[in-house]
Amino acid sequence: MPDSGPPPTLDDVARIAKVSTATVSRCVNDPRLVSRPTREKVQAAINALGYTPNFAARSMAAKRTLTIGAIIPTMENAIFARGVQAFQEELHARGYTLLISSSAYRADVEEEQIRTLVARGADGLLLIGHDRDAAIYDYLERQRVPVLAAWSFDLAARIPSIGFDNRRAMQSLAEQVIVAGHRRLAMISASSAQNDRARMRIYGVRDAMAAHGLDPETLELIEVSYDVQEGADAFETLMQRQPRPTIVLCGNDVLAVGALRGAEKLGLRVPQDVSVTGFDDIELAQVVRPGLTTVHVPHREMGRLAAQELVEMIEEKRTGRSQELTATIVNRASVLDQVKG
Amino acid sequence: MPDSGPPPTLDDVARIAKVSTATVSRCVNDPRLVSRPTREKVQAAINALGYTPNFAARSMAAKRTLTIGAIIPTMENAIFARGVQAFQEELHARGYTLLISSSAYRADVEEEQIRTLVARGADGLLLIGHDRDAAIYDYLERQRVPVLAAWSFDLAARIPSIGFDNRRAMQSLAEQVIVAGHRRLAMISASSAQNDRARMRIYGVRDAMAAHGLDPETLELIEVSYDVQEGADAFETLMQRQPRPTIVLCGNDVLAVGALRGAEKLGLRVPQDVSVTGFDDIELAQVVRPGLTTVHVPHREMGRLAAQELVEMIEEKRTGRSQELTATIVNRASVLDQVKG
DNA sequence: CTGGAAAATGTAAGCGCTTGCAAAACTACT
DNA sequence: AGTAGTTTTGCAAGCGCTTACATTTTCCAG
Repeated sequence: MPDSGPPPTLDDVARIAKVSTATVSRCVNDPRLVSRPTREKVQAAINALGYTPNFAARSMAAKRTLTIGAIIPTMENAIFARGVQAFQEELHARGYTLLISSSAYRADVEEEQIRTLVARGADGLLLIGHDRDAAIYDYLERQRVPVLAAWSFDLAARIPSIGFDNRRAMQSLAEQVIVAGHRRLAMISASSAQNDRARMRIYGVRDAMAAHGLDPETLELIEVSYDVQEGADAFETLMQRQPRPTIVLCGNDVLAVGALRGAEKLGLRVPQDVSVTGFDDIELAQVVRPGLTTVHVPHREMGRLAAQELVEMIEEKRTGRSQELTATIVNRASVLDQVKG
Repeated sequence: MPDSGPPPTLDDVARIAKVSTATVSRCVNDPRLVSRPTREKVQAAINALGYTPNFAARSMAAKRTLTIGAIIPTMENAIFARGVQAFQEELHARGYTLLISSSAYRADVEEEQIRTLVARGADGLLLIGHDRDAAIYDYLERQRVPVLAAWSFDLAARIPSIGFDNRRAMQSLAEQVIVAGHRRLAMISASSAQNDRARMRIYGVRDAMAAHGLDPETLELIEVSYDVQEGADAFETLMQRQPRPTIVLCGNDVLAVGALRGAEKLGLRVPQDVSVTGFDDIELAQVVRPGLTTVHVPHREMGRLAAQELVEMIEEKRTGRSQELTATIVNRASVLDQVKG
């Protein structure tokens, strides 16, 4: 393997192919602008040299990076993985690269990462949900970076979103369990500060209660961070309450699995002694026993649509169009119908 | 919000602060080189303008990007998530940004992504396992990009690795179940082509069989792709075999959960009727019932060490040092001890 | 004071690419 | 052959930053 020294540049290719750098550049970026014979000469030189365009130089000259940034709260569980994967696939198909970072659900970390991604010249950004400082939106506007939110849908927000109505989805689920005869509801939610998804899901439960003549104030609510064990602990606490809730609605599937483990530890049978629901319908929900009744979120579709929309915002330089997806209830075995028995 | 036009540049800052661009640059990159009063003047200008360095320009001039690329087979399940998260955290602490892409377990996709990351000027690369074309290693060598492998440990490989001995770990587990009285072993593995981790785990089982007087050829093996459902289907197939295996060793936890589901479908109790083991010890393994006996992989430590090593390789310009971590067996409820009963 | 070393700052040459503009080379008609 | 497009190619000016080297300022011992 001879030492080829520094990697070949556009100039090298131009020299070998005996054309100008401009021609080589066109050849690489838009071959239609170059005549057939020239194109072949250039291709040959490129292959001979093993030339790959230098990304930094390119984005500096072209003022775009073909890079899109996404900041997700966490990579450690499957909640965002599937959607992000689909997002990535679609971006890749359109020639963009995805830069992912995770904020560990912390607003300050998220802000820092937004700035980093912008400094790196991300052509666009995908954010999760809408809850963040106005200052960040100001910054983004000033920098003119197209931004899209996912996992939430809110026409009133400052940025367009591709997502679903967390509040309404949770309301439907809660109404279903109320109709099934449950009256003493409890809820385990992820921390709702700085998290509109979590907050809306709580509101959804209260909406359902109010709509069915239950006092929303009687909802036994515990907020915890995002973790199976936390879910289990919260569940045990809830089971102390008098009168004991007949159902525990969880803000997501991970907490719900925690609840299942909590029940197991207390020797309570699900759903005979107490019912449990989740949210998201990650793989875990159908793998666990009893299978979780939960809200199915169209993760892959959301990711794909978000990629399409964001790329269009960038390439057509237009403001984004929000799109609402529907989340549907999936009934498995973790809820007891007290009416039918 | 006044339109601030294009983002401020180093020149703008220099002009406002009434110093040269060189001074501003030093101020940003190594403030010790600048006198206190000047530094403060420059800082003030930076703040006033809201200046952020342009990444492309910087990496072009400095010939480094402070970016590290990682290509993982999949983001969709937790196998790599935890390790990568730790990797990212450690990199972040050292001032590097992580670029992640996933190859969907496809060698051609991986190769393309390696080239993309190199073209983007990644200062270093993290790859999973060692199985890939020699041509890729040649390319990487020629480009002089530091590369490190994780999730495997192999001193004979062309690149250094931070990982564990998949073969030996699986062998230990297999020996344990043989000692527990199992004689008819079956295995569900991820596809072993282009995947040294999967292949070594198979070898490990055969090693154990040979070491205990069992004919390695009698191992009932099915290779499937990586998915709960595939695991379930494979399990059902294996249960047709005569004589029926008493234990199904799975190449990873996801397949093992599939096996659990398969058993459920067939009305077989685990572990009374058939035992099941996993590999990786992802969260799923302890959440599922029965809890999976599996091999615990120190994901977070692996990610952290890999980040440290890779950064050192880059910054000290030295070749990497491999490090072997130990994977340990975690006994849960999915294996029946036929000897003790 | 002064000379000389050390510290601080400035000058300017790139880094590798894209792209507006201009020139050259074709084409298809009179 | 001449003309007016149309297509293809080349020229060269940046893009925003770092850094080797040169210059100026500061500091201190003599």
